[in-house]
Amino acid sequence: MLNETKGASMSKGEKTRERLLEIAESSVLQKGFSNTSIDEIIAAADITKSGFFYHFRDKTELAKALILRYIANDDAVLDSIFVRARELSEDPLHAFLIGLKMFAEMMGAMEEAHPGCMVATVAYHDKQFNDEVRRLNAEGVMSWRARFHDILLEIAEAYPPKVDVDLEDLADMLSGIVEGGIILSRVLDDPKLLSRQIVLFRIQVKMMFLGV
Amino acid sequence: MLNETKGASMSKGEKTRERLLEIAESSVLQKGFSNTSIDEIIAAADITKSGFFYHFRDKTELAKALILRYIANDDAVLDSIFVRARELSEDPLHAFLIGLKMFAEMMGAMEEAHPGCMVATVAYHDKQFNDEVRRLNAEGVMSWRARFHDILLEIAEAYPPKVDVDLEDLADMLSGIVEGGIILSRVLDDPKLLSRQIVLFRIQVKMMFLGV
DNA sequence: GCGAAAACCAAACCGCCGGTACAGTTGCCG
DNA sequence: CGGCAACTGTACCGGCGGTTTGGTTTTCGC
Repeated sequence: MLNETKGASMSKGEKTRERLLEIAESSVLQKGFSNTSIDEIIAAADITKSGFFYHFRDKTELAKALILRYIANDDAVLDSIFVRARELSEDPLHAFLIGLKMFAEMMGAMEEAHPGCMVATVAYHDKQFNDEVRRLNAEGVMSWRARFHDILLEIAEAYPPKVDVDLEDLADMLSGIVEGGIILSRVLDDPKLLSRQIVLFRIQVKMMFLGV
Repeated sequence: MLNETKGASMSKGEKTRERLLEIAESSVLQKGFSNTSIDEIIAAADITKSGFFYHFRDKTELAKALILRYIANDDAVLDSIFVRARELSEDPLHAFLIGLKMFAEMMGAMEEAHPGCMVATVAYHDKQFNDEVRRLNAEGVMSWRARFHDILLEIAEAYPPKVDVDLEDLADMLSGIVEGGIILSRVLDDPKLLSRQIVLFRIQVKMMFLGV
């Protein structure tokens, strides 16, 4: 549905560009950036090389666009979960627990293992990207931290934590568990693993703020 | 010290091979496998291309050797921590908590961000490796799971968990937190982040088996 | 100190890949 | 109908990266 509204508002060029990014993303997440050739992308998109370079000055610009797109999408997904969850309950803790459950369910609903996270891909290709790409990537992680930290701060006001814990670290823990869960999920080819890890984090949050 | 004993027992060829692997590993962890060229490796090792191919039939064999080496090293490190910790206390839970603290300290002692995990690298290059490499990678993760699961089973006998939790998932959680922590640590260029995440896991274990 | 095996060198090959140049074509939109 | 966005077609290039072949040195057990 989001695509339809987008599709309606997008010019032809924008649609093509979007298609290129879509194809590139899935390939990059599977094989890495340097192992995804332009030839391969244009073949899948049924476009010529000239067409590709009409949209992107060079491959670096493609990388930049991929990250920006990924982070924006990711943000929209997290909003749809946690902002929505916040509306479902007056209580910040219960809202977060609802959000985590929804999150876990969404991750568990996937048939195959999670396609991967662009942030992790960049992290493990670090040195081949320029400063700007790295900066964008860091900003993405920081926005996760900020999002979850805000939530946790609100919770902590209503529910003083039972243990001494830095709420920024706890915010990072969720990001980390997702990143790590994606990796394990892929390596072991277990699509549900990520979901179960999120549930474990949920238990931890419950214990920390409510006690056992 | 380990290197010295190794150095003494290794033939010249084995030493060269080891040097190649060492150089390749650090490069692969930074830039990914496909972005690490043989040219680059042999330049750093001060050897010719032919010399390289004397040791490895092709680049795939290098990948295989890298993973085997990484997992073996990793296993040795984990042994040195958790097997040692088990010897320091009669009690399985306390031993594990000691081990986690040692683990966190070791990860926190590093000046720069963690160099990266080979398993994650392979996971994000998936499709370019053959089945054998993928299998070896999965075996590595399974061995982590088995190690921590065994520990947790022993703990659970002495300390019935306060919450309903699958101990295999909890074992995976530690692996996941480390993988995720490495990524965040790198992206944010915060060498201590991983250590703090391990401490958070330690808190969770304490809460689960001891209560708050 | 000798001979064979291990360890390594030199040079060339070739396909792919990112990127360029540029002239020409289509088709949407006002 | 004109103009601009959105491409196509073709030809080319330099370099890198993995691989091969065939020769040379070094090591080491006897």
